[in-house]
Amino acid sequence: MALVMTDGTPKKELNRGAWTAQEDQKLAQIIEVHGAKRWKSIAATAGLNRSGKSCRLRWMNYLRPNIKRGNISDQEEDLILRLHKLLGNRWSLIAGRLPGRTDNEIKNYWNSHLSKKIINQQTEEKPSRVARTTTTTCWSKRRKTCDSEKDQIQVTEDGTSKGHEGSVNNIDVDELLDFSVEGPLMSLEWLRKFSEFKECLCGFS
DNA sequence: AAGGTAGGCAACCGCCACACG
DNA sequence: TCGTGTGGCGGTTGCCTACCT
Repeated sequence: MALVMTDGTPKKELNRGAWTAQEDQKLAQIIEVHGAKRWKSIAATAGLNRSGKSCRLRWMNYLRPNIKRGNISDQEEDLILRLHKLLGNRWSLIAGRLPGRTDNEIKNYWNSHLSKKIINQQTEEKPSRVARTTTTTCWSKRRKTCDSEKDQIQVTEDGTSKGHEGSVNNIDVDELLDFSVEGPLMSLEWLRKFSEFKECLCGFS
């Protein structure tokens, strides 16, 4: 039975599935003119019978300039492993530290390659060690909540926590977690700072 | 050569937060 | 203040391909 709108007109079925080269071209052209915003109107303007969400996803994961595809280097893999250990399944944050990589690609890479690696490693290690690696999952489940929580928690050097004024152990939290600027690959210095910060939050719970 | 299976990846789904009227 | 629309995110699905029997 065909779907109809409230005024009785038939509801147009949206295109689904793989994108064609023509659709890609149309989308890229429209974004070049209007910018990557208002995805619903982009879809309409381009004459693409796609949802705004679908257009956004295609652009972000495939058409965007400077996207690197495939061939994840050992350095990048190591970084993903480290960041996942720290951040959990916060793929967008992890991707933010890997220029040219998308959250979807990293997520897929994790699920198809790295998760197996981890499982193999864990089966060779003691169970207690396995448990320790899962402590960061609290960061991934409800990202917004966690993000706001990070602004509320301050841990002092004597181990007590109190209302937070933007720093933990002299670490500027906002700066530390600002992934808006694409920089070079994650520096060891950043990792060190983040580990310190995370220990403050998790070490006293 | 044909059928079955597993892996990889693109795309979709559902939920949540935020902006705006 | 509330309702609605939109964007962003992580989880999941399903298709395609390579490999195995």
